Amino acid sequence: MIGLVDGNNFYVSCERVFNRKLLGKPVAVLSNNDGCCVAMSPEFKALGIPRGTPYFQLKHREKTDGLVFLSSNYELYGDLSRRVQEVLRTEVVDVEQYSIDEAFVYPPSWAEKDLLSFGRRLRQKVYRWVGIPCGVGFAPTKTLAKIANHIGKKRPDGVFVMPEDPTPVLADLPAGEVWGVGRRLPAKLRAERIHTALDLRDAPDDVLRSVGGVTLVRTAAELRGVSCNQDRAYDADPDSVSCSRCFGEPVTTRAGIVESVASFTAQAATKLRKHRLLASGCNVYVQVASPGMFESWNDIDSSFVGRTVVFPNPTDATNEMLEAVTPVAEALFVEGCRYRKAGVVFFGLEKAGSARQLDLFTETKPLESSKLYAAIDALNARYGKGTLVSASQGLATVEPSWKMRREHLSRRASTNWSELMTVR
DNA sequence: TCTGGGGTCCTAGGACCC
DNA sequence: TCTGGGGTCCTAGGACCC
Repeated sequence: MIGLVDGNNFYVSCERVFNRKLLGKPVAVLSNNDGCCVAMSPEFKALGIPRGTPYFQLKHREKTDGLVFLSSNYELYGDLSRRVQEVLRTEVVDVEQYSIDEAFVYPPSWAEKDLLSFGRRLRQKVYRWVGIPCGVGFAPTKTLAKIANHIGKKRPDGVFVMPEDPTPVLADLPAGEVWGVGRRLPAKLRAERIHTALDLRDAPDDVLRSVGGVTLVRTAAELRGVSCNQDRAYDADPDSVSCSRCFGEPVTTRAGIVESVASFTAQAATKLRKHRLLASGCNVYVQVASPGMFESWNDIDSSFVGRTVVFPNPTDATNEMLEAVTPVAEALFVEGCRYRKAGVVFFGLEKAGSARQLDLFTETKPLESSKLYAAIDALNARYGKGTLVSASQGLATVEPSWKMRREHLSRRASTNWSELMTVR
């Protein structure tokens, strides 16, 4: 059996650990740039506000309905996530982190006899040691465990074990709520008269294949109790690394575009070095703010402009990247345009220190900058992001106009000495 | 009218996840 | 006026190889 432990409205629960005044209130955590609601407390959901609702549409209800909004504090959530995993590992040898708030656990054989009690034990321990409420679900496959977890969250004890015959459970569940079925497939499935998870499980493979490809065939197999989920480890090296942001306000200057792209490049480079990866190239893009942007997907797609740069040699050195990326950012800027967003995507990643593919026609430089960047990364980790930056990222003394909005940020109470809780 | 068989690599687009 | 960010996998089609 596989168990899934999943933090309830994780970001909100993290905020509540250090701010008890939030308990019982309708609280939402906002996306970057204070854009829209990404995590909501049960009290907030009860008001019927859907996930993804823009903050500006709800702002006025802070006063009238007592809604509380918080900017996302990833440093806090990441640290509490790590602590939850640690607690799980004290009970289960085999813990597989799936996302910031979820982990699959493979219970020891002695626990199989009474998974309900075991699930309650896990949940209580996480709650007492870290303060995060979780739901727990057990089932033979990951897809079924996801369903069991959703049911568990609605139970008073937070735990659900999938019965040996899950048929009645699946008959009660719309197909669109199955893990791996997104928002596009349900319409296509309905055309094949597949409405519930049970219909999905019992549909013939050739129909499933034509509707949703091999991925949907696998999902159905999982519902039948056949494991065929092959996902990568949470901490595995990524295939690509990116960094992008919507601007706090539209950018209209070349310097603004160049500085922001330089800054995203530097951040992504730090991420690469953390994984000890080199990038062989990068895609630089900007998005133009156009009126009526949110009325059609086509408008959004056509508003992106980008170019690909291939580095002379695979690299993790910020200065080498900036040398290649900056001219591209300059070239992408068109006078008179208002820009909404910019970003970089690094691809062609390879492990640093592994055999390198050399270029026959250009001089290959040794990776001499690695010590310099190890020192810079260490300083920035210790004294905060932006302590030491490249000049092309802009002067730190001037608040850049493209900076993110984060007006309701809570403190980093578990990772930063200066932001600890104080006892009076 | 009629033109093999077996591959690789790359890219773009679509779908999904949290 | 104001709507996030960071990923993955699969497929089809094109270009190329012998």
